[in-house]
Amino acid sequence: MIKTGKRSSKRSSSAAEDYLERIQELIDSKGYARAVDIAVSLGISQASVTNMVKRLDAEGFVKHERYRGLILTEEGRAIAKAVGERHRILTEFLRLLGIAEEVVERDVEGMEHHLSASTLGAIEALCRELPCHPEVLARIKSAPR
Amino acid sequence: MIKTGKRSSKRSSSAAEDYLERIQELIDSKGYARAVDIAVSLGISQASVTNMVKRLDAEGFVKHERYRGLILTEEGRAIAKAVGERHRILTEFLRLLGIAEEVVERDVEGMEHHLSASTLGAIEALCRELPCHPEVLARIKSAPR
DNA sequence: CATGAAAATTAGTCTTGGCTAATTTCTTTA
DNA sequence: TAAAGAAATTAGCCAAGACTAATTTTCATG
Repeated sequence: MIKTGKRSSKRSSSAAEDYLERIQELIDSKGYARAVDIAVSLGISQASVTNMVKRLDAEGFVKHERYRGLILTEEGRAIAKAVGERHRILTEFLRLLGIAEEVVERDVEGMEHHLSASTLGAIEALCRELPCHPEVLARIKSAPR
Repeated sequence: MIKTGKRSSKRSSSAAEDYLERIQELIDSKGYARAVDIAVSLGISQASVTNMVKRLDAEGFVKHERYRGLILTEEGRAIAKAVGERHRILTEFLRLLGIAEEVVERDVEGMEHHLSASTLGAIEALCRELPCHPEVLARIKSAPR
């Protein structure tokens, strides 16, 4: 089950969520998140990163010092966590359905910002239940594409 | 199963796809699609519709005569059909999972432009298979949200 | 510790797809 | 058939998010 955290959250756009998720991933894996890393990781320009980081700071999702570094605020971390969790659930779901790995990535990235907690919860449940019924999974995987 | 029609299709944006789908729906239900109808149906202004229709015409998805009317081209109809089919499949899927009707609408509209044919096909298969296993559906519907 | 390369930032532009206000065209009806 | 009202269009605006080019800051290293 996934909690969406209705605490005091402001609005964050899809793009902002992508940034926050990626920043958290970078921090987890390398200990820091530089603009250049974020840019490479998201496949966009450094300049675009700088712009967005400025906005994320203004909106209270990160703390940023010019030419220095970047950390997530409490709020930013909460969003990154929720987004990461959604990502994980959807990825698991599509893999379970036998979707090719590159396609899984594309589809998850496309839809992850648009699903309600209800739908996510149901899909999560599906991920728990389906493996208990391999014959169902087999029929799905052999369905025409 | 759903065919994605790899014929000669140009690129159509999510917004363009929404317009085409809605235009086709209006034509099916009322026999014509006026700017004012499209605007109301999509919840946007008439002026925005005029702009987009101009683009859809320039890109060959509709034929439009100023102050006159609107019809879909072959190409436009193909897209509208595919989009409508995706919409139908996803709606069926979320309903099957017991998602509340208003939420179904929101979620489907959010994700429908971002799914590959593979994923759609698998979900379609799921829609066929799940009803044969009511106990699975029951467990999913009673999962925490 | 000076310097060149790497990283970050700024300035300015573009595209998408919305909006409102003003104007034009069409249609209906008195 | 002349208006009035409905529908459509134009003009001009805005915000999000991307881009490139130019500039500034930091940092590693000889």
